[in-house]
Amino acid sequence: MQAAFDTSTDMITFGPQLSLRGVRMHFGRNAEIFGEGEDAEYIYRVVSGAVRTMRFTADGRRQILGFHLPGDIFGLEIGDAHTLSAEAVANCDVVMVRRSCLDKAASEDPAATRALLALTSEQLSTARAHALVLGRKGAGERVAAFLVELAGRFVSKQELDLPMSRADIADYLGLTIETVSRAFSEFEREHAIALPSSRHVVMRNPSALMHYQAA
Amino acid sequence: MQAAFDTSTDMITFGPQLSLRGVRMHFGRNAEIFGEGEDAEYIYRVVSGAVRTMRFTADGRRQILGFHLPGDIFGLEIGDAHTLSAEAVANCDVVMVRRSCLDKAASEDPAATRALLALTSEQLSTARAHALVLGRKGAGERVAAFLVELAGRFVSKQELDLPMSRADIADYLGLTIETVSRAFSEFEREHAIALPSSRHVVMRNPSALMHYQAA
DNA sequence: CGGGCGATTGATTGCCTTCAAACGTGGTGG
DNA sequence: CCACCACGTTTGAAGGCAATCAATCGCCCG
Repeated sequence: MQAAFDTSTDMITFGPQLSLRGVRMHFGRNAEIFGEGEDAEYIYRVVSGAVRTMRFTADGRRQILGFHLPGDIFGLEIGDAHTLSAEAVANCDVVMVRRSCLDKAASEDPAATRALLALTSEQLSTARAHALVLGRKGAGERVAAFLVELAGRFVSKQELDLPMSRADIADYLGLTIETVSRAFSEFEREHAIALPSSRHVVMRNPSALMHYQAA
Repeated sequence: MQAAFDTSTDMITFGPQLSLRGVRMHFGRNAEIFGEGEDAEYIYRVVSGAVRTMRFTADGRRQILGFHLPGDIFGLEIGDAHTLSAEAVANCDVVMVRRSCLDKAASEDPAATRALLALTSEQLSTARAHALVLGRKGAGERVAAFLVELAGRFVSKQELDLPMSRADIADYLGLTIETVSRAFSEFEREHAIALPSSRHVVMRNPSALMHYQAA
């Protein structure tokens, strides 16, 4: 999902050969960026903050499909409409590039299409890994897997500042707030992590967590 | 996932403009077609029978990621290695096309790459829909969703001949054999379906099932 | 007819959810 | 500057749903 090294410019980089200039925009905490079914007019890259993408059941239950951190691209669709919704987890800046602009680049440059294919393929692999977690792991294993996954995506892999709430984590892992909280508490009790505050996680014994996730 | 109307030739059709001739091969029930981590030398299309793709946890728990029916393409990878395993659910015939052959076609024809992108994107959407089921639905809802999904992919939408066992369904839905069996029995008791045999499902009241899945 | 495997059904267990209450922290207004 | 409120989080107790354990059934094939 990491698509660019430089997160400071208003560009989205899809590969070695394709960068598109976009418009930078700010979204406040919990603001909707786009909704499922809406016209997929733009694609997005996170500059700062964090974004969640999600789907809902008919009766309103929420499943978060992914968290998107600085550098990540989201909202890429092949069809006309968005197949999921996106909201700002925290205050964040994103760069938006028009679909028409991307489509034009892709039609002119085969390498651009290949880059989109690589990106989509990576997202597919991530989604499948998540399915394994949701389908076949217990609560503790899910939370451990979440921490290990997130630690691997942050620059500092020793300390994490979680941008998302327990509710977000729960809806990502198919659990409840309380169960997630209990898992955090247990990991702290067993000295796998430290929790100076509820959003700040110190990886005290990463191998214990790795063992816990049983992947 | 439906990629060709004609399932009788040894071709894989990726779009209106690209068809590649491959080799037809037979796999017996439960035979391995490829394993996770192996070199992704071929891509596959189901001609007859059914195939399951899956991943495993370190301690051997299995998650089935998808079932592939006649016409479906599976085993498509962008990287060098397979990121999942594939086995024959029942005796089946598949067509295999060399990756090198596909890569060559894609490098010559931009439309071919676009077709691969469309295919991957559709698989991604399917995987995300499945994540919603695994993360946020109860046992009955999962089984109902499975039946509705499968009915939509068969030619006859009124009667299904399930190629897969209860164990396969359970590992697809993140449940146990017993729970899947109980759900079938309950649907039958409520006249939503009939079960002349364990593998043969008659859709007696599809709208009841639709309602059950609460999507 | 007997064996074996998949499926069903029943009884019990256990994990996660639900319900409930208390805690802590950050923000706001007095 | 402090009191107070709101919200997110933690913790506890009880309940429910699916897993586990166990036995029987039915069917296909030898």
